[in-house]
Amino acid sequence: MRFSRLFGKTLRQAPAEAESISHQLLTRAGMIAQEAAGIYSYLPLGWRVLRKIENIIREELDKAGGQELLLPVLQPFELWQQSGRDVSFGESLFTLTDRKQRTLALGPTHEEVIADLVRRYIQSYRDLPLLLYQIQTKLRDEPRPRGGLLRVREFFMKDLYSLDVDEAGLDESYRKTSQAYRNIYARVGLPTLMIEADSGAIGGKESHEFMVLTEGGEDEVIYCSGCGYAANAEKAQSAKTDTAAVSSQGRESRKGEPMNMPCLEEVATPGAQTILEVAKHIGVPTSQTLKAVFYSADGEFIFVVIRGDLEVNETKLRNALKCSDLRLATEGEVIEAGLVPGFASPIGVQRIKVVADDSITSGSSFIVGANKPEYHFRNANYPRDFQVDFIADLALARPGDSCPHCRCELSSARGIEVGHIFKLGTFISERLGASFLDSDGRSRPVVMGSYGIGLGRLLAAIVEQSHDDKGIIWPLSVAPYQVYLCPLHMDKSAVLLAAEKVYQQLQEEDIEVLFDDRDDSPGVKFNDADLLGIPLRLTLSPRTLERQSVEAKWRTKKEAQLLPVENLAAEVKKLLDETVTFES
RNA sequence: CGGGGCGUAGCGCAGCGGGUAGCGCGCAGCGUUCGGGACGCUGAGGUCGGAGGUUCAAAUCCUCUCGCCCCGACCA
Repeated sequence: MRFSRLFGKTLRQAPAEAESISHQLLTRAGMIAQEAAGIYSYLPLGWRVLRKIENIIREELDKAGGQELLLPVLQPFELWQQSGRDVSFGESLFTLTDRKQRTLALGPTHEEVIADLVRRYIQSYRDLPLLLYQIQTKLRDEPRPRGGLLRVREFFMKDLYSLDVDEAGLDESYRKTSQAYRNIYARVGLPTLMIEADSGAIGGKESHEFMVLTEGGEDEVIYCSGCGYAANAEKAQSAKTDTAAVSSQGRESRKGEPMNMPCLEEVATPGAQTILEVAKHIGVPTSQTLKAVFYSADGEFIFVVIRGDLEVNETKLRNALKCSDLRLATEGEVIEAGLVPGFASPIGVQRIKVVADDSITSGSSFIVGANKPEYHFRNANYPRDFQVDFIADLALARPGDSCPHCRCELSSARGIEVGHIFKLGTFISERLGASFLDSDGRSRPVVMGSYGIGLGRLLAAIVEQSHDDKGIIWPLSVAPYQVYLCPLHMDKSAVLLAAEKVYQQLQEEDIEVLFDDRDDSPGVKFNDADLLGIPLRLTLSPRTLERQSVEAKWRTKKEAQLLPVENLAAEVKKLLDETVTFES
């Protein structure tokens, strides 16, 4: 490709609205152009990168036994009603009405369509297992697009669906696919971490995300450098150290052993409303108190009890309650429920759903509100003094907490989710009636798995994590072109002739080359070469030609080397081949 | 949806105690330059996001509206 003919311009300054590094660099390099919030055009250079990523994904999935197909973007709304996900996707689902007044959804994902195909084409266990995938545009009306390509409304996505006869089959598909994912990330040069993820209210048992750790990421990853435990903060667990062990009062009084347990005792705590104030006023650590937090879950008032040193993880709470709408209750709602804000207590509450974090069992003789202004109780013990509807892990794991597996200290980092896989189970297949006959002639629902990679986000993640102050640094495997051919002194005809000849030769060797045939100063050309991030730059000038050579410089390196013009293409090919081997 | 910010030339910005728009980069032409964003001369390019209002007069003041960005909510 000749630079002078290339559609798209490099910009010296990024548009003001581009905040993230990838958005800035991709825009400055003329690879993408924003059309509206969360809607982008891919210009020729960006599209080349996207297609390279696409092909790598395709190769690895095919290798894993996947079969590619293409599914409709326009989907019957009834499919979404049948699965029930018209509700769970809610406003994020784009819908439209056709001329016959039929409602259609613009596919945000394709499990329903797959299940619909399965129920029509799969009758027997002999037809399974299957790995089906598609790579195509998906649409979601995101509440807030952000970060350039990182969170958009229209996006190119690979979705793979595994179809199995049972859980064991699903496990095997899951294993195969996650291995394919590792291969994909390795080939696009992206270090990723496979972490435990929240599978949501609808998802099945197990779910993992592939994260690229980088400052600009929108997710928080909690990880343990001791044992390798890593999870999304939404899902992460931490060890809740048993405070009874360190509490002088409760040393002997473990749960379920009411003997030795001191009686409930009222204590005046004037003005002390927050946990910190209460703990300070009474002179105990915050872990010796119980905190009351109130929520409204799909309209129902919920009383959450958690140890005072911990915070509620709302994702866990939402999953535990199996609700879709969850928000903190207002002070008015708390009072209406007959509670005293700041001094609320689970002791003696009636007709209110009370749920507790399991931390209330790792400790005893807590300080807790008296549900009476300016008073708290001391020596509150579960279950002696109060009951709860259920106990679950509802606590937010925080950096500095202990790892649930090895007790080392947990750390946290920001990450970009570049892949999400999960075991769907039979949720959708049951609802849509996607079943098969097993070898005993019994009808059973197909066990599904779902595995996604957002290609645009992956592309942006590569830039986020591989760039310098000059521009993008593409790994050779996904670079829009492998070689940047950069002649200087275009007015000297010898240079021009030699450059044209090299350009021809490189193309004949099937080397992807961007030929900077513009009559610009060296500074402009070098800076554009760096901005575009083409891996290998070949510079031709009167100086190099004097020595019958061409200067070769890697984008990743500072030094350059001279290559003889004679047989240059073969030499370059050798360099590139060595690098591919090295990278993979 | 809540909070904050911003819409003036392709990009970055100034002008906003009202008087009919300017700078840098980029772009076009000519010439001189040429190993890390060269220089000179000439030139093209703007419904000042949109609508309404106030005024003799609005980019500038007021009201409404649309769009974009950031934080939060949300994101099976």
